[in-house]
Amino acid sequence: MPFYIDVIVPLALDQRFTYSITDDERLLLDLGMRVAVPFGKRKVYTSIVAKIHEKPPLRYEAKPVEELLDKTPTVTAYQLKLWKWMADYYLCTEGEILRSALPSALLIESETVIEPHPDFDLKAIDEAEHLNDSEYLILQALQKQSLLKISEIILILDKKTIFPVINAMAEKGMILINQELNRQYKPKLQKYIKLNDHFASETELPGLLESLERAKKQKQALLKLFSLRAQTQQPISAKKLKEEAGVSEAVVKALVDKSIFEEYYVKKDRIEYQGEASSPEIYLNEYQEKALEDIEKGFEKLPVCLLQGVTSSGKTEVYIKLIEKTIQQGKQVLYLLPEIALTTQLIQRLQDYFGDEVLVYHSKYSVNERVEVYRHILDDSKGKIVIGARSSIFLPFQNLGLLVIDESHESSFKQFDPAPRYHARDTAIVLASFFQAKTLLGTATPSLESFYNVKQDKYAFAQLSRRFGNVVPPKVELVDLKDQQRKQKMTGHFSETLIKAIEATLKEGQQVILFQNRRGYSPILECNTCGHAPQCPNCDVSLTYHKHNNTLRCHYCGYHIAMQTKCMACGSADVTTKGFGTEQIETELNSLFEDKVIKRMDLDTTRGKFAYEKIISAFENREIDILVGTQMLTKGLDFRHVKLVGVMNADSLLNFPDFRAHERSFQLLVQVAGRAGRTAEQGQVLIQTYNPYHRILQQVTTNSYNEMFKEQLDERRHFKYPPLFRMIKITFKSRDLNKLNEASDWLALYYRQIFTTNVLGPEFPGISRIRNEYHKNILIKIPQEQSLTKTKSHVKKGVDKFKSIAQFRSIKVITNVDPY
DNA sequence: AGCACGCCGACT
DNA sequence: GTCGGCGTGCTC
Repeated sequence: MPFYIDVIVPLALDQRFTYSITDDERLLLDLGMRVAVPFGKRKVYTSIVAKIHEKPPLRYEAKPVEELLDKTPTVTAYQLKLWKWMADYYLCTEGEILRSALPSALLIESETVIEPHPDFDLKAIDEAEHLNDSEYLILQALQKQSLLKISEIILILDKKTIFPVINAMAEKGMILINQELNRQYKPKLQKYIKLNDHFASETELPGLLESLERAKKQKQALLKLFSLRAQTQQPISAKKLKEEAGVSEAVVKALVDKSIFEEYYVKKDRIEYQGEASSPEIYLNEYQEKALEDIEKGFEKLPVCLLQGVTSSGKTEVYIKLIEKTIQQGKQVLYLLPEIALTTQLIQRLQDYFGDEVLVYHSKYSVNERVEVYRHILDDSKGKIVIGARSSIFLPFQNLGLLVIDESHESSFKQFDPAPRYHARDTAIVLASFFQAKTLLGTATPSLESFYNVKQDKYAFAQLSRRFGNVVPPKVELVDLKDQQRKQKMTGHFSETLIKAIEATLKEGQQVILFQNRRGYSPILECNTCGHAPQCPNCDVSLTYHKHNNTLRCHYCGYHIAMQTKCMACGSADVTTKGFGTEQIETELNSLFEDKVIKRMDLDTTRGKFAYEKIISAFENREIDILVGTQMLTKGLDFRHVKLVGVMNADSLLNFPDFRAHERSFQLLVQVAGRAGRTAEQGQVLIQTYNPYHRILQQVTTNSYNEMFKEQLDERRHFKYPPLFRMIKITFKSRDLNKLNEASDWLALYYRQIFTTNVLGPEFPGISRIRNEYHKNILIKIPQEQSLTKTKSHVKKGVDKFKSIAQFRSIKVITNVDPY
């Protein structure tokens, strides 16, 4: 009886594929293992065994599997179950999930390459006659470079369809077309030396030294290790030890063989844990104790608990206590954070307490480091605690006990592009349910949907309303820009009030943070004569002025041109920049406070791997007086000496065209405000605005979360938005505007016939064209009493029907469930 | 997604 | 005529 396997291939294909396996392979294979399978004419993909059976496919002959890649499963049954759930819930394919779930080093795939045919004489191409231009160019390139990728050939020939050319060349015996497997990443390891654990206590040292009396060099090496350890407190690399002790590899090797030394390997660029866990005792204050108690009581009844804790109220200590209890039970813990809040500070803190129980998983880590963490979790071999960003929900947990989702209101937990468009918080809660694990959502400013769940008794609730050490909350004040303008008290974008406050703070030797939300409010160039502003030729946006390299740039497609001194439309030299971003604030500050150190923190200044850390530590060390920045400033940083926080313009936040703009503004402003005054002195927050009577701003100054929640919820109810209605967004993209309109109208009509109501659009989004593609959206709102499953199957059916219509085939359709 | 196949317009 | 672009269909 032959055997078959159904596999998940890492592509956006909404089905599994069946391959045949031999009897021998049947014995070796198990669910969740990786196999290399041939797919299509020549490609080979890594795929995951999702089913093993004996039912031969009816309509086709199954291809045999090419190679087994695992001895034990790489993907657990829990993961397969989660993937299935995600594919159904987020209307995407299992293949798309596979692609983002496994570290790429575990997903080798083939790439088509060409190389010269061994029997073909490359040197003779200049004499060879019947060569056409394309052939000549390719062979010429092959003289220099023995392998060419498809993408390289496209560049060389400067055309899109190259397969006819290379296929013909292969037939003529000039080249070979091969599949190159992207080789598995080889980790770059550094060898470290430490004393074997047997000799941890100092009492055994004299004996140890004596035993080496006859091995002078070895004794020398041992003594050096001690002195280095005493000096640096840091791990000692084998290289360093050899150099400093003046001994050879053989000496170190001998000591390792005698089990006196122990070698261990560490990846070079890992943010590495240094030294032993110092396990400083953590004592909770009475409020933290109370919160911990409430959380645990909550967990008795419900699997999810929301912890609302104001900035610097000591949430982390509470997490640590819970984590500790969980790992004592031998269970695994996932500590989820937005990428931006995953700082060295926080990692350090957890590592100080838990030592090497802590593993870190996020995108800044190299491919092989991620594989390593993945394997550790899979084998439950090292490290019970994972601290990671969004994608760490995909790790192969064996026995998860607790999930902590910090900054759980952050919208970056939702992945927007590419598919799977999942929300890590919501998916994490589902994942937890597989293990009967508990989920703790922590935040200072809960998202409306989470708080709504509390109100509906779906989540338990706990609170920390006191700042640690009873630090008084900062004084938040609004500065009326209209008023200041009328009284001519503005200097650039600074009100007199703000300037005075900055001066006073600096005089006291304290630091200042200025917040400028650059999004949608960047400087653009505008002609004072005709009003023309240079537009991106590919996107429906104005170009943004970047001072540091004197260019005009598009934030959507990367298009850029040199800064123009004359208007491109009318030629007038009278052009000015409108709007302002962090850069302009920095410039203004430099002239306002000439003798102060002013630094900027945004996407541009934190590009490099450690650039971010550098700015942070410089600021901590008080080498910077004023720090200007974007959102980035609001997350997980604990600055001691910041007394004043200024928000340059709150209106750009409030006016953002999104139904959550108000909620987000509240969250952001409260978070920014929390940066001020973390020590005994009361901090000050100044928010500049043209609308000082705006409800949200009023609620920020009084820190009235509950009031904000109530009002916003009423609005959501009124306008049919989450959390009272669910949403599914369908986006159409095409270069052809007419086709796009026609296509989106068709599907909208289809949905209107089914749902009768709550189908919005199709509408152009705020930016209707990106990279020369027009966009249009349909929004489907789902009332609570309407079945989610049924709705989704209708939505899916609609998209499938749509795709089967020939004339719409060129239009890209994207479904986004919970698009917020 | 990646690749082949087939149709059709625009060049030598 | 043929080259190359583009739409269409299929992948076990």
